[in-house]
Amino acid sequence: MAARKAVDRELSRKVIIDGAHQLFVDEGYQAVSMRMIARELGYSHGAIYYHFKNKAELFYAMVEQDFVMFNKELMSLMQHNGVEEENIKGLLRGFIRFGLTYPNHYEVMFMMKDKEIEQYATNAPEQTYKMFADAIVANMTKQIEVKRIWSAFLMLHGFVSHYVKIGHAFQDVEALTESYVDAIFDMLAK
Amino acid sequence: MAARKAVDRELSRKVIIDGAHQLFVDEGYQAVSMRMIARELGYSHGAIYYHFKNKAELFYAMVEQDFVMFNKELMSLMQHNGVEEENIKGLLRGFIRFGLTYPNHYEVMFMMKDKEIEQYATNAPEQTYKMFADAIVANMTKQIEVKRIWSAFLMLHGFVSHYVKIGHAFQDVEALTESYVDAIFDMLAK
DNA sequence: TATTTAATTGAACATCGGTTAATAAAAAGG
DNA sequence: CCTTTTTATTAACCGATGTTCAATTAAATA
Repeated sequence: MAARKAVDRELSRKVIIDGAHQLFVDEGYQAVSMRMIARELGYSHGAIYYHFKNKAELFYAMVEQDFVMFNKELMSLMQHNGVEEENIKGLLRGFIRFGLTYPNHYEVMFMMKDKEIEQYATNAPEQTYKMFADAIVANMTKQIEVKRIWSAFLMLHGFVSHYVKIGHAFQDVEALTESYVDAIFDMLAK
Repeated sequence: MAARKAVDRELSRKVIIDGAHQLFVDEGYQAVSMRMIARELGYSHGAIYYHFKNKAELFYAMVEQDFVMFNKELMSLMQHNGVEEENIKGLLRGFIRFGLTYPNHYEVMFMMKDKEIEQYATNAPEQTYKMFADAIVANMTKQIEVKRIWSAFLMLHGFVSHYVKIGHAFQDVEALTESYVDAIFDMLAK
């Protein structure tokens, strides 16, 4: 009644997540079905349930992986080897570049909202913000109010989320990014 | 085979839109069914189809109404009766207050994204931005780069969209709003 | 090679979706 | 009071959905 696939690449959580990513971001959580994901992968939908308990768990595992990736990126931007101003600006620019280079990741992490998924919402975003804040503090010689760092975060988020929504790539807005980053830096350094 | 409701208040496009609003924002476009909306209203789902061609048209009519409301609000913030600084700050504050007072409207207008709905995406957001930009220019004595106004818009959007997403009301963030508005003003006036 | 284990399939289940159309009640007009 | 028009109900159509599970086979193990 059934047949197993001649396996050139075995299905795994990672393979499923990668295949599902684009779909989830293009169509939204509700609009993507397990059958669609399976079709995308060239497997039957039943196979996914061998690797994930259900759709929500798959989605959440994907989000978690995105946060790991983003946090790594932030880490790599933390080196303070140059002038204070350039370090901070590099960090701000890096945030924007990441968001627009991986718009689907960013959307899933910071923009998507779905009742069915809310239960899975953890402290992942806050943890990422903490890293961001620490990186700012580490690169800043003079003391800075927490409020300002948080404002910088909100400003970056406004920039990235808007251009993610309308589907612009980083190079489309590179020029504007520069002046935007300058403005945020001025606010921080004021 | 059927029975008609003892009518104390007849169904209308407006009544349907109002009833559907909360649902759409709480659950998202896909997760809300015509049957749910009808149940919410105390009518049968078929009745909605008398007033709207289909689900997408209902949704779009709702969004349109939200933009009209928002634009009116912006208009009312355009009076320049005081000091330049207070006028501008009042405008910025007004944007945030509106967004957080009507988070579901804001979400539908500026945050929601759904493939099935994209076709309906008109120039409504741009029109709203134009009004915002005009209001800034009208209240500013000295000339100002377009880039800066746009940046202010993105900053406001970052603030509002974040707090809309996590469900905070305006009074929850009133204190932070003040310093955020100050920062944006400084950027504009610099 | 024989056997066990891990992975995949596809049917089945129960539910729900948008939309249409036939039907009936209420309201309006005469 | 009768007729017409407007508005609401309900069943029906047809397809899709998440999830479970017995059957099945490829790969790993012994």
